[in-house]
Amino acid sequence: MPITMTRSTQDYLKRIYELTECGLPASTNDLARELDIKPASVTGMVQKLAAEEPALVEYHKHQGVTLTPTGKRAALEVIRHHRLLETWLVQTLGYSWAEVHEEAERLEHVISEDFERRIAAALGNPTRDPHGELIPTEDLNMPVDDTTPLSSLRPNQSATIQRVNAQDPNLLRHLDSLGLTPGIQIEVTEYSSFDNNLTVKVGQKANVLGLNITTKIFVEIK
Amino acid sequence: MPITMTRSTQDYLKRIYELTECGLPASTNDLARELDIKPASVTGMVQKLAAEEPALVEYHKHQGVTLTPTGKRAALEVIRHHRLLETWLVQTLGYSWAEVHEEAERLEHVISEDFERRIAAALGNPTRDPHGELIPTEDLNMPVDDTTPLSSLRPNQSATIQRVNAQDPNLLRHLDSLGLTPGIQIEVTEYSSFDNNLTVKVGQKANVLGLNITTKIFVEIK
DNA sequence: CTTAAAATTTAGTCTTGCCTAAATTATTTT
DNA sequence: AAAATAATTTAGGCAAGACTAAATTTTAAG
Ligand SMILES: [Mn+2]
Ligand SMILES: [Mn+2]
Ligand SMILES: [Mn+2]
Ligand SMILES: [Mn+2]
Repeated sequence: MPITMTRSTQDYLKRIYELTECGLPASTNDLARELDIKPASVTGMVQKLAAEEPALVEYHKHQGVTLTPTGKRAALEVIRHHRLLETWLVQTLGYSWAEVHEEAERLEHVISEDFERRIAAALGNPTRDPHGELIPTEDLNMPVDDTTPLSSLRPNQSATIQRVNAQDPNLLRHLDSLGLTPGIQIEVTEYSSFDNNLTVKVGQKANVLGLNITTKIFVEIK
Repeated sequence: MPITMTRSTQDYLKRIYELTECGLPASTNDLARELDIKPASVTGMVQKLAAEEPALVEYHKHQGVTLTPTGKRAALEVIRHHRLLETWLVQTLGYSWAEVHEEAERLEHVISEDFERRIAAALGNPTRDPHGELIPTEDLNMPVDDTTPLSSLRPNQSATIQRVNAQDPNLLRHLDSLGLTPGIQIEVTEYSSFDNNLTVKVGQKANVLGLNITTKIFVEIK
C-alpha cells in the first residue's frame, strides 16, 4: 500500500502542519475554514488519512488531528516546494510578493524533485522565501524560528522585521506601501491598551497598526 | 454553462489536435493509445466533449473526432504552455531536450496566463521550442510549418534540420549524441529502397538511419 | 445540573474520469 | 456474400473527493 499523494492530500497535510505549529491539534472546523471545504468533508478525509498505511495523521474523534512523522515529512515537502517556488518566481520572473502565493499554490503539487533541486541550486539554496518564511531544508527539517510577533512589542522597543505571515494580496500590497517588509528596521513608539494598536516608526514615517496586522508581522528584537 | 477545463480535458484536446494535424479525424483507438487510456473510456469522454456547450469537438460514431474552433483554441493554449515551458526549462534551468517533456507535461495545466506572458517575455517571445517545434502565438494561431520529413529526401539532397517530433528521452539522447539537432546541416548520401534506410552525413560523420528516425526529423531542403 | 449553542460526525448523494466485459458496427479475407 | 477480425460503443462499476441534511457529542450558559 504505497501512499497516494494527491493534490488534495498534500493540501490537507500542509494546512494541518500550519495549524498545529502552535503545538495543539487542528480542529475539523479550522481545517475546513483554511481549506475552504465543508467540515463534513474534512472529517471524511481526515479519517482516510489516518487509515492510510502508514498513517499520515493521528486522529481522535472530536479531539482534532495531528501529523505523524510520515505526514509531517510529506507536509514539509510541499511547503519546501511552495516557498522555493515563491522565491524563484520573484527572483527570476519579477513577481511581487503579493502575487506569488496563488501561482505557487498550484505549482507546488506538480514539480519534480529534480525541478526542486534545480531551482534551489539556481537560487543558492535560500533559507527564506519572499515573505521571510523559513524554507524547509532538502532533508525536510524546518529550521527553528526565533522571531517574536510585532504585537507583543511595547514603546521604545526596536526590532528588525523577519517575516510576514500573510497571503492576502491586498494586505501584502498595503504592507509594501508602508515599507513593512523583511529586513526593515522599526521602532514602536506608542501602544494603546484599549484596541491594542501599536504606533510603529519605519524610517521617518509612523503608522498606527491594529492587531490584524501586528500579529502577522514577526520581528527580531534588537 | 462555462466550459470545464480540467487536466483531462486539456490532454484530450491536445492529443486530438496532434492526431488531426494531418487533416483526418482522430480515431478512438489512436487517441486511446496516445493518452494511455482504454478505448471505452475515450469514447465516453469524447461524447462528453461533444456535448459541452459550446462543443469542444465534433464527433460522429465510428467516424472519429475533430476539434471545433473552441476546442482548437483550447488545444493551442495548452500546446503554447507546453512549448514555452520546455523552452524556458532548457534556457533557465539547464534541462536537456530529453528531460523537458515530462516536466512540461505536468506544468502546462497549472500555470496562469500571467505566468505564460512572463516566460514568453523573458525568453523574447520565441517561435520554436527546444525540439524546433513551432510555438502557437499569443493570440493562439499556429504558424505554418513548411518542413519536409527527412525520410522523403534522396541521395545528393542537402538540408537543415528544423524540428524533431519526438518525446522519447532515449531517442532524443541518441539523436543528440549523433549531432542531429535543430539548425544542423545534413546531406543524404545513400538510400536503400529495401528498408528505406538513409545514410545521412552530419559534418564528417555518416549515419545510417531507419524510418523510425527519419520520419521524426523534419528539415528544410537547401 | 440542565439546557441551549456550537462543533463534529454519520449517512446518503453527486460528479469526474477511469475500468472491464459484453454487444455492436465496420473492415477484411476467403 | 459470408465469415472472421478489428474497431468502437454500451452497460455496469468503482474510487476519489466533494456536498447536504440529519444525528450526535462537546462546550457554554443559566
Ligand atoms: Mn495547493
Ligand atoms: Mn510565502
Ligand atoms: Mn498533460
Ligand atoms: Mn517539445
